[in-house]
Amino acid sequence: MSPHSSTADIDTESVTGERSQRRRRKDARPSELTAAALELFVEKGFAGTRLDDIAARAGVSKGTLYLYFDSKEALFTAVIEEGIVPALAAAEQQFAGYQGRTSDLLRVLLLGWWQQIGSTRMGGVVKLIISESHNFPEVTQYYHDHVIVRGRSLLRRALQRGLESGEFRQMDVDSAIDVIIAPLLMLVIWRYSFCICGHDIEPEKYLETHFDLLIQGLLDKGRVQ
Amino acid sequence: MSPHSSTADIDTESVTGERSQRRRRKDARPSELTAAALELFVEKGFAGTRLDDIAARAGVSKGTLYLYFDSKEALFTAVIEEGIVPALAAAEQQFAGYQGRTSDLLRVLLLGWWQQIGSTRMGGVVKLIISESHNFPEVTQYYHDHVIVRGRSLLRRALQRGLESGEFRQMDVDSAIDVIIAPLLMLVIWRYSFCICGHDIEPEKYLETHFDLLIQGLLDKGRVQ
Amino acid sequence: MSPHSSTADIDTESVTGERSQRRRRKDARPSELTAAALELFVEKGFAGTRLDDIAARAGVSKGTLYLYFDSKEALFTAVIEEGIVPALAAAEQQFAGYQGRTSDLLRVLLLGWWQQIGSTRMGGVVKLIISESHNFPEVTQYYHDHVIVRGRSLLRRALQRGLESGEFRQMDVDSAIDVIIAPLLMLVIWRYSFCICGHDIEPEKYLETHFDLLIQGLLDKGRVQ
Amino acid sequence: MSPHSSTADIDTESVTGERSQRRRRKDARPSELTAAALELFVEKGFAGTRLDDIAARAGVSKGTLYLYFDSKEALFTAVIEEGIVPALAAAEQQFAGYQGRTSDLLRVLLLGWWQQIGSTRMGGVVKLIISESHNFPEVTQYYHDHVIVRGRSLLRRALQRGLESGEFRQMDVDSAIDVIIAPLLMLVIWRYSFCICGHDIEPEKYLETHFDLLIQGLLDKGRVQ
DNA sequence: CATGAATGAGGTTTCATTCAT
DNA sequence: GATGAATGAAACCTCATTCAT
Repeated sequence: MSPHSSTADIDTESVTGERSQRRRRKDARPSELTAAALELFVEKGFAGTRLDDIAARAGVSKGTLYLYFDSKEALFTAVIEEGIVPALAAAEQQFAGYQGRTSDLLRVLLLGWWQQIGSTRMGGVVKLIISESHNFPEVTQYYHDHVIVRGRSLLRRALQRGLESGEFRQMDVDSAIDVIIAPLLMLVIWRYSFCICGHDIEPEKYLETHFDLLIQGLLDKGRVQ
Repeated sequence: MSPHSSTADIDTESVTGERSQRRRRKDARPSELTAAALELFVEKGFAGTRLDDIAARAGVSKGTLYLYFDSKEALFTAVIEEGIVPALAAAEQQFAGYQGRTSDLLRVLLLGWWQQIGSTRMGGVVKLIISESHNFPEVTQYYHDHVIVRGRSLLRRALQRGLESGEFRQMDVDSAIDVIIAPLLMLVIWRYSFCICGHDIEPEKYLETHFDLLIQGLLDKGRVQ
Repeated sequence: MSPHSSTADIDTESVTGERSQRRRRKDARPSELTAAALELFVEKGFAGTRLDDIAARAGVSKGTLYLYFDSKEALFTAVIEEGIVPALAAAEQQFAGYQGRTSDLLRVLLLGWWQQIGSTRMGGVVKLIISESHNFPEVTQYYHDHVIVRGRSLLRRALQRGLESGEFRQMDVDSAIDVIIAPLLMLVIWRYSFCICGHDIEPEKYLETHFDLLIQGLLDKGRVQ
Repeated sequence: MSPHSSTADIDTESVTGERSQRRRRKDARPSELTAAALELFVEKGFAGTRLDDIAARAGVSKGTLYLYFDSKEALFTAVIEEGIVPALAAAEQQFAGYQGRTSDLLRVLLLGWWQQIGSTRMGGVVKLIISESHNFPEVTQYYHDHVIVRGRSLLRRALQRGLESGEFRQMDVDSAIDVIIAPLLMLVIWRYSFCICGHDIEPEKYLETHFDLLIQGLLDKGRVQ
């Protein structure tokens, strides 16, 4: 049995910690495999990626993949899970115990998301989920429940903080959340899809404009700032 | 030509309406096939879609596909092109000769895009291009040059109109364009990808919020409105 | 590199003889496959031969063919090339350093061709080339340039040797070459095509008659033998 | 039922003669079809030839072929039969009632074969039979029995005529027949197979050399000519 | 642990054959 | 008679999966 044979058993290995010598190598190897797999899945899609290519990019033989993953699907699942776990932790910690104006918090959240998620390997997971949602409904559901819901919940708390403090004017919070997130997700999609057309976006300037427009749109102009 | 050959020509071709039934079918076939193909490509991706399924959904046999398209790839290309041509026309005509405030124009453009493109079959093309960009670089380039560039150009003219009239405050126009477009594209992606999670978006409310935030963010507050 | 990684390298690669069984199989496979393919191509023609049949005759699965040959066409090419290379060597060596009467040399060449080429697996290549010449013009050209031209050149030297020594009477050498070769090629064709009709030829008697008629036809009767 | 649905019913239509008006067109058409089919079968082989191509070359639609032939195989059979019938008649009549030296008769037969069979459309049939013999054993058998056997019988009578008159020396008649025929058959094969290599043969010179060598080889030198 | 040769189910593609017009 | 759109069986080819080494 490979360590990634099931979708459910996340967070289990991080606790074990012992069985160092023998186990370390076995644990270390899969991340090289999932890393190679992620790149290719993002590039060519799940069905369009051959295990030969993944093995080649990871520098192992095709058979080796089956030492760690029961099937191509299990590898896909592992790729997503590996990209989700740190994303969860990273996103949550930025909000906790923030002091200062909500507009600044929003800025921290947006820019932080880019630096810690969007621009990293995990950005590819976003595109992957979008592309393969219908082929892997459980995985999509999992991603939705554990990443999207929690991310939206985080943003909702931020917006409500601004509303309660009187910084922000009234709005439809649920819609606003999606509208605020959209440019973030599109940024990674943009970079993974249209990069080949020569039309590339400068993330910092793009995010700054997004933030600027957003804050001006959210602020309650009737108040004295 | 034999002078007696006339008998052969009488009742075979002259009655033009005769083969109309068949003809109508043959003319309609390609778009029936691309329609079925688009749905499945969007749902399962290019590599994940079987020609059997496309044929079955279109109600024809597998071999019939090859009467109209040389290969699966040619079918893909046709699907995209068929979705692009009307998109081009639709996008351009909304801007021409608009009178009134630029903020209203912007609203017309955003909502109009949804009604005429995003919510229609062509919305699927957006997701398809995003998913398959690396597998079909030429198609992606084509889409970029003919749809994205022209759509951005349209939006640029709108923003500059607002800047010149003094309605809008200063901004980085290029970034703003992408930021404005992002929620539109994400709306279709959202509907094609996460609809299966029970989390669906109400397009009108979403777009209204987008527009509202955007206008507040763009307006020059220093001016008397 | 970890200083403890040495254990991993001990008993995996160093014992060179270990994978000999497998290796021997892999090395032998291509010629096993081409041998099976040749038989069937000769029998049924290129288009009429199914890869399943070739695989079955070679005792492997269909997929295995593609481990060694990129396509059916590549397999065909390999079949021909494999039959040509030894033919080249065999043909050339029969002439080199022959002492004695030219008529005897001619006899050696004709009978030798049959024993070393015509009656062997390479005889099938002749029929194959003839049948598929228009479908594989490059292969045909290759065969022409490397086998036919050299074979004719060999025969030309033999005839000229006879002319110079005064053994043979005057003739149109170029035509004579083709006339001499024809019964050889027809012999293999005969055996591959009309063997099924019950009408089979005895090669030795046939060749002896060919040689006999030929020598009598070539000799200069005016001379004292 | 098409007139060519069975292999056995040859020579039946030539006797009918009536039913002129209606029937004439129906009878005339197939020869255009078989002519087109012969060319392509010779060029690409039976399995390698598509009915579309035959129809296109004959200038009719694909469905029309099925008005005259039950299947692709029936068309193949008809092609051969059409090429055989006149070949039989032509070959036989050259021998009947010939006066003069047997060597001259032989020359007439060889050159006549080329002019009336080898160089005509029927030459292609030879190559076709050779290529497809295993795929169509009955057709091959038919060709063997009706053409080869009769042709060999003709040649046998010629050789025996020469032996009885004392013109020719002793030989193994059966082998000689095949050796004499071989250059003829190879001539057509040569022209159908290696014509694409730029190496073409001049039939007249080739046949002249064949005849010359042959006669010298056959003649009884001990006799006074 | 790791390999990579071998497999065979399943995909794309072709094409002989049919049949409504 | 003639057509050519439609079919589906069967071909070529791919690739996830297995297993002897």
